Amino acid sequence: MAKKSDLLPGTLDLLILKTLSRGPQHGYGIALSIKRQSEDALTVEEGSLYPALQRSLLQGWVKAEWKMTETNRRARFYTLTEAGRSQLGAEISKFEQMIAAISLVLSDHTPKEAL
Amino acid sequence: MAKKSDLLPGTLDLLILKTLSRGPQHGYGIALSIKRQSEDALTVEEGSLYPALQRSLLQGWVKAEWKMTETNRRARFYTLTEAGRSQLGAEISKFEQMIAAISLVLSDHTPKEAL
DNA sequence: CTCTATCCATAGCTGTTCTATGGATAGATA
DNA sequence: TATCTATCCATAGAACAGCTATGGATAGAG
Repeated sequence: MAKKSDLLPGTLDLLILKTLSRGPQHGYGIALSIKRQSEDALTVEEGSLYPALQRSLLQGWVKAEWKMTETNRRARFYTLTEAGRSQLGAEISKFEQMIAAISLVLSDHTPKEAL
Repeated sequence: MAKKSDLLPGTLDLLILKTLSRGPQHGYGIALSIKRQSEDALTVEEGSLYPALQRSLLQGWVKAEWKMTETNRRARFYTLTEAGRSQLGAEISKFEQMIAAISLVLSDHTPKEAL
């Protein structure tokens, strides 16, 4: 993992899959979408994005095809597959569980077992 | 990073520092505390914990001293330093910002710039 | 006396993300 | 025309976190 990541490590796939769930996108567009949706809080570097897309291709979570952009440029469009959609669901629920668990630790409650 | 981590990567130091903010603890106790506080959702492996503690020592976030446990065993007690306390604050706020940003992406809102 | 829980710690691996590059083209501007 | 900027692709190499696996030691229970 990187030391001072611009995002929370382990959440990149989640962000990409979620973005693609809104419709097919090319790599550059995915990066822009995440930046826009997060109101500039999250920046995905291309050096992180493309390897992640390759991994997603291998996993079968997305498929890719070359097309033309609205701006008349060749670009590789990624589309979420069914497997990708189910993976997205799994990652969302895991993420939410993690957040809930961490929040328990950060809060100052007394755990059940101590009562 | 591990593929299927038991915790969210990048949050281990946060969890350790927070635990120590409740009072000095030895390594084994820290692991138990996190498990208990998270109601068994988070398990910190010893192979993750001790290296993390070494890093924290180097960073000056914690100090360590050998003492005796209530159960009459030698144990290395870690105490949060002032630097550690301020680091904890920084990590908490960064973590909260990250969660907020990711939540924006996961939600189906329309970002400001698109309006 | 043996077993389990408590306690420490390191070595080595793997995977993720970053930085740093490298390349190419469309359209705007000078 | 020339050059610059934004758009678009992608890989190599490094750094680092966290895991598995391992090894050791002791207190107390059975």
